[in-house]
Amino acid sequence: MKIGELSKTSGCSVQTIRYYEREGLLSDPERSEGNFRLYSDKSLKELEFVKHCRSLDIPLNDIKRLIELKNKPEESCSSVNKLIKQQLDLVNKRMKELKALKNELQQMASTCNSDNTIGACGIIKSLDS
Amino acid sequence: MKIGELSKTSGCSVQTIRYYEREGLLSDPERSEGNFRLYSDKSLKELEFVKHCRSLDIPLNDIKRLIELKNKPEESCSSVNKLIKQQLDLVNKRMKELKALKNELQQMASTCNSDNTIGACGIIKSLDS
DNA sequence: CTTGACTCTATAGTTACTATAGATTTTATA
DNA sequence: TATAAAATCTATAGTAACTATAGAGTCAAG
Ligand SMILES: [Zn+2]
Ligand SMILES: [Zn+2]
Ligand SMILES: [Zn+2]
Ligand SMILES: [Zn+2]
Repeated sequence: MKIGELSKTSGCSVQTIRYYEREGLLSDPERSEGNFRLYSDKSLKELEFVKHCRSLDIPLNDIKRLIELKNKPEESCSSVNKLIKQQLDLVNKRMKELKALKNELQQMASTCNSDNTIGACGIIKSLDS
Repeated sequence: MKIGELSKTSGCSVQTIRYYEREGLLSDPERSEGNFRLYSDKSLKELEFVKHCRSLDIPLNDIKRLIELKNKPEESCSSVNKLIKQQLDLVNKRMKELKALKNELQQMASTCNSDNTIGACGIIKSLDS
């Protein structure tokens, strides 16, 4: 299949597919006589692996490492474990941050009933302190 | 005070201060004879307003709008309200996403005890499906 | 044989910074 | 006072993960 079809099947934009290829996350596809990229089902699986990782917010560099590891089935998977745990730590950290943000935003929102003037707005007052 | 002192007092890096100025979030400071930026306490307050907004993850463009609004104390604050509520929605949305990520990452992590080979690693298997 | 859809590469834009390079100014030391 | 070190200046490039062009080439249908 050509890139447009892979794009539709995968739900990944054409530019993103080409971008992933440039970044070395997808193996270089065959080319047609007219230089069009030609993909197989294997290509689709590669792309879906990347998408799955991205859906977990794993950075492209780490995905690259995961792909390399995937190709060495005999090695220990401890680095895979470590990577996922780091990602989990990061997610937990960000969740904590967001909770704090949420609290402050909610409290701020509650200080204003929206029919004030800006001079009397509790939100602006909070932000100013 | 010069930019270095403002940087220390505010906890904002020198480059970031200059960047905020370029982006129109801080008013242009006075200049010394030798063209060094000279700041007042008012400048510090401006910068702290920006920092407070940034700590709530409000994008620079929205902060710019908030500053403009702040300078029109007689107008209605409904747009301020709207902006904060949008930010709150965004935070809530992101929190939901992160919860889902966390769940999947945790489940994945639980499928591997870290002393597998990659070929037998539950994490890689999950990512592959 | 031309139109339109698709694809190609290369390049620039996005966000909020951070990090240089190379020049100039100021401050501290000898 | 001479000089060295620290601070500042502008301009430019890099970061992450895309997205969006521009301009040219390819391919299928009418
Ligand atoms: Zn999944
Ligand atoms: Zn208000
Ligand atoms: Zn606050
Ligand atoms: Zn494992």
